[in-house]
Amino acid sequence: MPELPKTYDPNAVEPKWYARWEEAGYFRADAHSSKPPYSIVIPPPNVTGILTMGHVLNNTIQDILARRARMQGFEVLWLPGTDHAGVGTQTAVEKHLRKTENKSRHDVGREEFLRRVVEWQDKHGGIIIQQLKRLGASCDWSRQRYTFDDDYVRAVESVFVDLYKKGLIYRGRRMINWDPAAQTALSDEEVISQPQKGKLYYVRYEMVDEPTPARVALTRAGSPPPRFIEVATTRPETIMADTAIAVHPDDPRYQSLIGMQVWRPLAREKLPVIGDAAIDPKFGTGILKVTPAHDKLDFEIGVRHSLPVIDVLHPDGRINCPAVPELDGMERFAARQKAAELLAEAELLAKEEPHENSVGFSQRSEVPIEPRLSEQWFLRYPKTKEALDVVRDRLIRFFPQHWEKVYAQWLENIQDWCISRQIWWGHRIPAWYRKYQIPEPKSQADENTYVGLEPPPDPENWTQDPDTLDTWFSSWLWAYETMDAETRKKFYPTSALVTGPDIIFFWVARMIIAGLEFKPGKSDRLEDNIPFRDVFLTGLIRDKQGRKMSKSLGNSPDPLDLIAKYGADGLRFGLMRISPSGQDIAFDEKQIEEGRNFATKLWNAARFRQMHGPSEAAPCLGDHALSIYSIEVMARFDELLIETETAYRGYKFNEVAQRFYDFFWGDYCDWFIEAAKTDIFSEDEARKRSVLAVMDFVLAGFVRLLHPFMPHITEELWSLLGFGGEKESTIQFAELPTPALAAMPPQTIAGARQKTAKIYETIESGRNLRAAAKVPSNKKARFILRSAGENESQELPTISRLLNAEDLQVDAKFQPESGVPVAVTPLGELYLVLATADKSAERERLDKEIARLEGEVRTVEAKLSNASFVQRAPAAVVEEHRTRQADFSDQLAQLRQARAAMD
RNA sequence: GCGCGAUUAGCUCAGUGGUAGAGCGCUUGCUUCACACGCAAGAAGUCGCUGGUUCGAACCCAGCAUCGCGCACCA
Repeated sequence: MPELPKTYDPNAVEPKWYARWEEAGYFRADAHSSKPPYSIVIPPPNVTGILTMGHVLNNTIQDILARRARMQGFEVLWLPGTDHAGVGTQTAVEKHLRKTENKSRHDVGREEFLRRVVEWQDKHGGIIIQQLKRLGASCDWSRQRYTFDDDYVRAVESVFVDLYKKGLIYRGRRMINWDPAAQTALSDEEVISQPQKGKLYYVRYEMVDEPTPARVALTRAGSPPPRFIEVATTRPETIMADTAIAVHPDDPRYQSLIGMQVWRPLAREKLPVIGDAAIDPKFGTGILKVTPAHDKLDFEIGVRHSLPVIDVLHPDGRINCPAVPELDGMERFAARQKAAELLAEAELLAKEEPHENSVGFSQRSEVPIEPRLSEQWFLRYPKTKEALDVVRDRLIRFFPQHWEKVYAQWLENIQDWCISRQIWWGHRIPAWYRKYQIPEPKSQADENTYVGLEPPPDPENWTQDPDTLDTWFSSWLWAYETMDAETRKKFYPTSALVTGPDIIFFWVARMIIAGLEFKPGKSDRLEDNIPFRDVFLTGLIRDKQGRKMSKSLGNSPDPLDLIAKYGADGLRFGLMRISPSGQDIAFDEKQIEEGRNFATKLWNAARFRQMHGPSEAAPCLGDHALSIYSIEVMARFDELLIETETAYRGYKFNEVAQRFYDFFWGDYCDWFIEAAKTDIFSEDEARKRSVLAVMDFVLAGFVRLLHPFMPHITEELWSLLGFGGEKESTIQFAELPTPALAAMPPQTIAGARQKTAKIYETIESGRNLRAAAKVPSNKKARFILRSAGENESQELPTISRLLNAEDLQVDAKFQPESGVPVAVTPLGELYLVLATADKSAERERLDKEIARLEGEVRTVEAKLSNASFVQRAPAAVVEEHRTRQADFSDQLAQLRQARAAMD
């Protein structure tokens, strides 16, 4: 057996194992396997993206699920792939083009531009795949997919055609969110509202001096119509697009104005004053300028009152209004300032007030969006009711469950989805328009539109829609379109989806809808067509200050740097240990360091084991020969199995990791190995063999348990220690451990554990005495145990070793000199024999200890003297208190005695 | 305005009715034959506030406060 190197070097070991796993094809999923299926599809990262901490979190969790399922005997498919990321990728290439050649995409033309994007994609694509491999992700790379694979593109197009034929996809002129930077329409989900500090401008609109006689009669007697009315607006630069002024029809202040006319102060025109119930009389002056082209509400009012629509903005956000040359061509925010100045000069600006409101920003470009009237493609969502039902009925379960409410809220208020994008990098919309449109006599608009998978038969008469589809319109098919028929038969619906809560709407909900609508499952039943059964929503990783990690803040560490420093296993474990389910994660590199430290601890424990001879693949555990420490560690191991199993079921990975950490570091290393050293170093071969077998048994079990979290180091140890047996088989498919003490009589276990607990407690007390008496750690000390019991006599060497005692005597009749430090332990009074005892220090220590115990006793006695408690609390609880009372009183009595002896 | 989450040791967080926990940091002692990426010991908390339920509340209920997130509104 090769010797374990002194230090563990993850950067050498990890890539070595990954290459072997891949070569051996361990991650390949077999659609014909007789094993039960377990499947996950990866949330596809951007093809040109690089690994972020979010990816690490996400994919480590998926890897844990996949690896664990393999060990549990499932046929596992973890299906990887990448996303073409329309806007993101296009923007990156445009930026590059601008920088290197000072050209826009229009300068090079569509065809050439797309060639450049593919070039970009080939150059930067796949980096993230390599990074995922470095992390240890056990994806089936032979099935790697891309949203631009030929057949995937085909599938996206047929879905479009299908929904068009069903009447669910339609084209229409509607208010949409326009991103002036990317110059494309966006869906509602891509707009995030942010509070903005702006101004409210009070603009004076002059009444047209020609009230009709009828209207004059309507005005209250003696009050002539005002010469000006004031309108509060945040957007004076759009005044030229006003086509009406509106007031609430029941507003007594302004009722009489309805039907009259005012002068538009910029691009002077007459505007009607209308009444509409959508106006809030309490806002501003209660009078609204109606600008149907540039506001959603105004547009609706415009429709109700058949107002004309005047668009005064270019697609890039500059003002388009030759009638006002001072503003024409200006950028929209500069124009706002300028418009205010123009109004002020004309004495039409009554006042400006600071005003805070929310403004919709483009998620991608981070510029304010413009509500804009535009011809776009929309999807009327199908199956929304069913989508609600499958979650409500727990066919699909969200973890943590509270996200189900967020999901439901979105579905209940769902709006049609604007799916067309004015960008070039994406799935081209399979629609063609007749070049010379047939005039529309009736409602036969379709005569001029052709939608199909193939171009129209007479292509010379048609032009294809230049637009592409929202990236998410391809992503929503990801759960099944990535699989061929056989794969789908075996692995769809998938078992779990792991993703961030920020894309519940973008992706999770839409995949559910797609599954229900297109029914890719093996039958028509709902449960065969949902895309996944469990959805685990991870937290978002934030920095120590609680800020979201972002490129611009520069607060996002590069995971590859962390891997280089701490190893992939260290990064994985450290991150898992601090990622509470449903909570955001405050990232601190210290925590990754702890992950690395844990790997080192594991390595050193294994090294220690190996120093005492070769391990056994199938350690022989003769029950009768087991030491009480062995039984104790195995019992704790069994508890670990049960507790981590429960935590896994709730997707509480932090809990699993924490339990692994506590068990191995505390139970296995600090207590078991230290206690086992007595036997390991003893001449008694039988005892030595037994304890080494237990070490192997628990270590081999633990390494398997830990493998999903730390795949590389566990495989390395599995191999070096030979736990795989003669065949030197991989840990990849090793069965997870089962309870170690299943066959042992419960009384035997309980007896051993009680004994161990007493011994460990005694050791802690003794160490405490040492420290209190300032005996240096490296100095051996003399202890005397005053005890009548003979039971623990054979454990004295171990107790002595753990106390670092020079000598430990049992003396039932020991009479200490005054001032000898003493602790009351479950095994008796433990004395620390010193050359010169510090009486006053010991007095002080005892007084403190007595005071503490008196407090405890008081608390317990108060409880027990409460009749209600004794009567109504469960018997077990009362009994526990009684035991505690007895123990405390006992200890107290002994301590008092010792204290009294000192006076 | 509606909804969700959080509030526990200096920091990051566990803890779903019965003796307040971990890691880091801090203090003390240690290069003791796996490990200083370590070992041992220790100090440190009116569990956000106010009520209620209960024999008993960090935990359940109500209200409040503060912070964060989402949705709606925003002339």
